[in-house]
Amino acid sequence: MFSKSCEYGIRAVIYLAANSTETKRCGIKPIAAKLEIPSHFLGKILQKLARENVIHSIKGPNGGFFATEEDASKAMITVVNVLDGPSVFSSCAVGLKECSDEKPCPLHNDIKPFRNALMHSLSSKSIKTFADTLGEDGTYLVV
Amino acid sequence: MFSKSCEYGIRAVIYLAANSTETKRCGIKPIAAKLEIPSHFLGKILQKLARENVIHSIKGPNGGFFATEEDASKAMITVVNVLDGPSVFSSCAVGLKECSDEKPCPLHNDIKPFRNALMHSLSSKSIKTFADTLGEDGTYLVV
DNA sequence: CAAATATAAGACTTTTTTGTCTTTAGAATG
DNA sequence: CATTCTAAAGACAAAAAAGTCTTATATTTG
Repeated sequence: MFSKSCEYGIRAVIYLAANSTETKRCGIKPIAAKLEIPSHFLGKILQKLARENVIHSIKGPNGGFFATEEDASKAMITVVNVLDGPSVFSSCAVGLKECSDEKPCPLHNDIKPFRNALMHSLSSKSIKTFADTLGEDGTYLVV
Repeated sequence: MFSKSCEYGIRAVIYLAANSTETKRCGIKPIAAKLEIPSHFLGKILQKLARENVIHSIKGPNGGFFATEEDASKAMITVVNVLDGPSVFSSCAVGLKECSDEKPCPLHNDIKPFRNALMHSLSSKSIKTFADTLGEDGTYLVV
């Protein structure tokens, strides 16, 4: 479904929404350790999200990554779009270049509603919404 | 969603259901040319499906791959299970090892119903069903 | 300003997936 | 039985994805 980068990114962003604020930042190493993600790899993912203004970061002592209120209120699909691109939800399931309602591939009508529904769900729910479902101890995100 | 192998396999199997019989076999090269798939790569995919008895093949002159009536009546999910494995529909969307109704990842409840619906659709519809939706000229499978 | 801290960035390696090529083996036909 | 046709199989190559490592850059603090 999603690439590893995207899986990691989604989890990390939810983590940031639950555990960081503009003044309380999270370093890569603690996040990576908690979520069991290779730290340098996660670094790149968060850097990309920061460049695209989905989250924020500050260098130096007491620096780190964080999600502002505004960041956390963004739709989860934003993260997917940055990391895997919008084609996850639109490209043909069997790889045809041309596949549409007018000229559908054999699976089109079976897959389209599923993908549309998921896309809608991730478009309507914010990152914060997902963070709010986490257990007290931050379970539901790890292992 | 699916791997390239699986995409190719699905298209080829539908093609065989529409264009082959026990006595009218299709060589790899014609199939690959029609569907615009690398022929040797497609060969391996069809060989795997034949080993798993999803389709059949015969060597020698006038040989080739084909789908019997029985083959074509199999559920489309069979092809996916052979080529990508059943985990496509069950593995956690954000990569957690443990993710279930009891201990769901944050996206679990959003993704599960749609994946189940898709899985059910591919389980209940036969390869032949998909083949029957093809245009006269075999469009809807190519490019 | 100097030292320490933490992200930014890019080179590099490994693994997986995808694709190619060559050889082998089985079946039909003259 | 020899030839020819076609799948089967495995070695090999290329590309993409995933992961690692090193150096640079910005920021805070003494």
